[in-house]
Amino acid sequence: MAPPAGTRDMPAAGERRTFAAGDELFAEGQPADFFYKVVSGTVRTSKLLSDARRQIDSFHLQGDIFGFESTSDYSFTAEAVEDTTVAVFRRSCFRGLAHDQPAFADQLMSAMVASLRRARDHMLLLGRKTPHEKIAMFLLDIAGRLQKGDRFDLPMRRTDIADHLGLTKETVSRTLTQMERDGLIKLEAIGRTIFLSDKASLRRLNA
Amino acid sequence: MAPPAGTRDMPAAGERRTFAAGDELFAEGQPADFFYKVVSGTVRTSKLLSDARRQIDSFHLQGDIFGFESTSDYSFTAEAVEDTTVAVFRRSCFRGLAHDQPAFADQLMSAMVASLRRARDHMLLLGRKTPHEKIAMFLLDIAGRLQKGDRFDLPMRRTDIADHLGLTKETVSRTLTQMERDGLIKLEAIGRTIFLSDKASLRRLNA
DNA sequence: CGAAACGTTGAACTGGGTCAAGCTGTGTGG
DNA sequence: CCACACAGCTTGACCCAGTTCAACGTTTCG
Repeated sequence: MAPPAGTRDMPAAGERRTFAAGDELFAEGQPADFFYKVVSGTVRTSKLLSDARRQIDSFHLQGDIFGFESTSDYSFTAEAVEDTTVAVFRRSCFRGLAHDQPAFADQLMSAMVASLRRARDHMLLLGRKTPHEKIAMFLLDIAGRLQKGDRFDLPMRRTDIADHLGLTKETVSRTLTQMERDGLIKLEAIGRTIFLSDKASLRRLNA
Repeated sequence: MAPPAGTRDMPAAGERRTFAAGDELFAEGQPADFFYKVVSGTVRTSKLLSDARRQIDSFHLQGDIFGFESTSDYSFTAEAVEDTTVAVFRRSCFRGLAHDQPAFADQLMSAMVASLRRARDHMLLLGRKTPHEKIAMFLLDIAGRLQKGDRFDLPMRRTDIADHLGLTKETVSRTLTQMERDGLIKLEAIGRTIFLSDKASLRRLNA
């Protein structure tokens, strides 16, 4: 996913920046000058309503590219969920990129298509799934992307999970507790560490 | 949005196909050989769960491009909501497109970025908005895209609207009736024709 | 004209939200 | 080092918005 090395006209390619947990990478309405690739850590991208209701459309883990915009301003906010390092790319290479950097443009297109597929899956989840199905899908998704096997630390808090899945933090908590009672998972270390003890049953909670 | 006229290597560019209301353009799991642009009519793209719960991620109106995939198979289904004509493009021009057709690739990228932005808006709607807010946003969105002013025909049925907004058809119906009582809209011709009599109040139901 | 599909309305139920309290670990300052 | 404050998480009780189930009206089409 990195741009081809040694190519010309690739301004600021891969310059690194580090953010502490809670820091804002960019906010809705700001000029969309850059897009990003996660080097390490976790980023959440979200939108707010005027009364502070929030929807986190995606968590971006190591290797994920985000921040695509074609208009001048970001239409969403990005914040570091934990201490995070990202690679920054100037968006100026967006217009005309297909001409200047066809190989990189292809990669960007693939990343966008992948984002779109994930977005569609998430719309199905938000619109039509039960809390148990939402949590099961979320845990399996994160586990698959973290690549750490069946025991892993959730980088985000309950409120973030809730705002991602269209639930309240209370429902997230209750559902996790219920799943532990049912032997599907184990909660360790104040609920931040998760062990998937019955992946088959979790998978059965999906389509 | 049309591909540059007279360019070489643009296989099957813009070939037209017509579908009757209810017809399937393609189904989830089929080889993703084409992508599409709506010439006239309306297309819905959706995903199904095993028990027939359905999420319509988007309605595609005149001029909209849809059906982007980078993997081999479609991950969603597309059906004609009403009698519809589309322009068909071979997906083979996807890989390497950036090299062969940079201008068209740029347009495709813009279309994808726009789809992503719409998807994020819709996730906020699905995860965090009330039925009244959902319907208000939906009506304003459709009105804006149809470009027919404040009186227009909804191309889709109540069930489609419900499966798009994460509601039941009964709640859609009740909310529309309520909005008519409140003087926000008028329902004409069996509820298929809508007149937005108080756009300001409808807009107030958003962010 | 009849049947079937779509839309509306009503009544009752319930899942998940809301509100509130308690719990747990962590960090801070005396 | 301990006491305290605070933030995050869990748990409980209550309640209501929106679903479910059912009936009825309306339009369309064969």
